[in-house]
Amino acid sequence: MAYHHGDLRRALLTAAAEAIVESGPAALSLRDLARRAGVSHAAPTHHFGDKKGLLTVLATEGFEELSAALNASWERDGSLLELGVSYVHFAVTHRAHFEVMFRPDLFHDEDAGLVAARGEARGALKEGGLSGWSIAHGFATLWNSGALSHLTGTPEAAAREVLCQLSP
Amino acid sequence: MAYHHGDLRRALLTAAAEAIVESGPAALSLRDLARRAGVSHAAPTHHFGDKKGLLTVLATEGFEELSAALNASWERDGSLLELGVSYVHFAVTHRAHFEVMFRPDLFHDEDAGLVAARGEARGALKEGGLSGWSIAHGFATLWNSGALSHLTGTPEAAAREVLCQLSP
DNA sequence: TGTACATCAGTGAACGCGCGTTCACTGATGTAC
DNA sequence: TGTACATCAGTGAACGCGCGTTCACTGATGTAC
Repeated sequence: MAYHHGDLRRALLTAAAEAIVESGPAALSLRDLARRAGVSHAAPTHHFGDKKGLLTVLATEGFEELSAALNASWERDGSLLELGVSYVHFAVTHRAHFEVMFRPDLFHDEDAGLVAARGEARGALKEGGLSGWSIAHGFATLWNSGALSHLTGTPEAAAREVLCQLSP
Repeated sequence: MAYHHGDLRRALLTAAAEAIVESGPAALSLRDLARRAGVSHAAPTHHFGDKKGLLTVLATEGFEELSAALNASWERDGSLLELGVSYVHFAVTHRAHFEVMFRPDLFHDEDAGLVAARGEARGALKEGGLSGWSIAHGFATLWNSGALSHLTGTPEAAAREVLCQLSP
């Protein structure tokens, strides 16, 4: 590997997502990410300043991807049910992002980019109303925490059965 | 203060709940709890073995109290709507317990007392079905994370409006 | 084409910190007689 | 009522560890001429 990594910033974000899925955001350390990226332990500071800086970027990218997924779903199907399924799909396929996004104590809450991305995601969510958000968010959270491990089948299919209980 | 604390075990659990509300379970340390209880830093080990041991007790007590609250609600009102409101009420008044209960990586997942208490809570929840659990859990989680800080009024009142959107 | 130089990315040693855990100890409490 | 003793709860010093952060540095890259 060359002296210059090439895309260390991206590599650190990927490593962070992996580490969070493995052991949760609590156990995350910059030194561990540096190890995973095969780089000296002082390198991450160069790109993110500190741990909260890194998690701010992770959360921001999460909100951006969520917005994109929800908007695409809405334009494709125009269905509140499918909007909820898309929300759950995002949550289970982006566990690390999803977990960090709703723990504002973990990142720089006032960061301009983050605030903008979060605002846009809220906009994309608005169609579903607070009830729709709650039921999709609750199902996704329960699924990710392992509380629904007795269910068989895909989370999306299970979510569809749950979400359709909401009054139209 | 005497050499013997009197009820250090209880005091440590209370301190843990406070510390978690302040800074989340990630930042929790046994040394900090000892400080809060006014006791030497080696004392907590005596009662809980390690950090996971303490959080196991916290989660177990959480499940027990949740069961009691849900059963009482169900017997009192026999209403699924009020069952959900009781769930939300528990979550917002026991933030630390609620947060730990759904993060099995934080405690001894196989502990017999915990497994029993969790099983009983599941039983008390069964009336509401997975949809009811999801919507109440989602609302409570969003509220506790600060995502709904724009709402006015009590969480219970807001929850009631959200929960009643579920088909009966 | 080649050389000089500025800029940037990553290094590695050093530091101080709070943590969990261990261990021999000591003070308090309760019980037997 | 008093004494002896076992048990239990908490102490405080010590240890090793991984962490974040700092800092002078060096290797790589790109640009000007």
